[in-house]
Amino acid sequence: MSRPGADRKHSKKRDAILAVVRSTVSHPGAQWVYDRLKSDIPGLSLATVYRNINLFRQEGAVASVGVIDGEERFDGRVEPHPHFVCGCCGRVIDYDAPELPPQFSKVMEKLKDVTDTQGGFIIDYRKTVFNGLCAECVKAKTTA
Amino acid sequence: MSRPGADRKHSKKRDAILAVVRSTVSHPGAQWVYDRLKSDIPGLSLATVYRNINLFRQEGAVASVGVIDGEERFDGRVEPHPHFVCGCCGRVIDYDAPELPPQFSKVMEKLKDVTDTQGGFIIDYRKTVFNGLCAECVKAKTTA
DNA sequence: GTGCGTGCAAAGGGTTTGCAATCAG
DNA sequence: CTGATTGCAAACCCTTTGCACGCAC
Repeated sequence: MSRPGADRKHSKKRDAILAVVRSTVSHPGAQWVYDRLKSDIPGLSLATVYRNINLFRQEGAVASVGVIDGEERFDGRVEPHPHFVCGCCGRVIDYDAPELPPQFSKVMEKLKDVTDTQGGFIIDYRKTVFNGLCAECVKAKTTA
Repeated sequence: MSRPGADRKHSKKRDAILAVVRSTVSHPGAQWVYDRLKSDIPGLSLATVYRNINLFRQEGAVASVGVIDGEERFDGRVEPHPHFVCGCCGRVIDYDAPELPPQFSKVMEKLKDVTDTQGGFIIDYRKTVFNGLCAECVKAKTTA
């Protein structure tokens, strides 16, 4: 079969891993997923988390948000969309998250459905990553 | 002294490493810098490249563009500015590079000097990273 | 001479993989 | 039974670090 996942058997661990990635907007890394599951699934191995997340990525069930502080971060929300990344704490926030300032969200809205094709390039504005400092880190730096 | 680099001695290797990072718009990784120098400086060690690049980053002489395909990439152009990253070949292109399509540059221009401070967040549009496919990778995929 | 700078090799941290045991169909 | 799935530990890759030597001042 050419369809991805055609010759695949069911696995409770696989289901659980996907469920955890999808259960949060925190854009977790593999270790976070593992930590969240290991109390419920005692025999779980970190390698299994990696293997399954890679499967999900290949078939498009999860997306990578990139490497932050040395760790690859994933997203269970797979339609392309912009992200904000805090350069201090590494937090990853969706473009439409309520905690982001309204002016920022407006800029994001303009980009979120645009895919540009010009001069031979394909530029997907929906995969834009903005950088800065989240409110908590700004507060922490001001207080300190 | 509190000034960075106050108690530092001169080093030809250090000078050479900084010169290489500044000599290119390719946003190189440490290995690339090392490869480019090892023929001219036979005794050079990759560790020295890493150590000095980290020094430069601390004092703001070079900037990190992030991790692409597992390798950290650096930029000798340190004023904050947007980048385009090709998701296929990992190429990193400055927002104002001539090979990028004009429409893209226009979007970039709107963002490049804006630093937003609202709702406690600090969002630096000048550090935006756009994603897509460069012209060569688009061509390669079409031909294949 | 003092102590920063460097090469080398080992150690680190995140991720992948080989292998034998296990589980789903 | 057959082959996919997994745990474990080793392997990998990029990056950092400990140590002794060498170079700048």
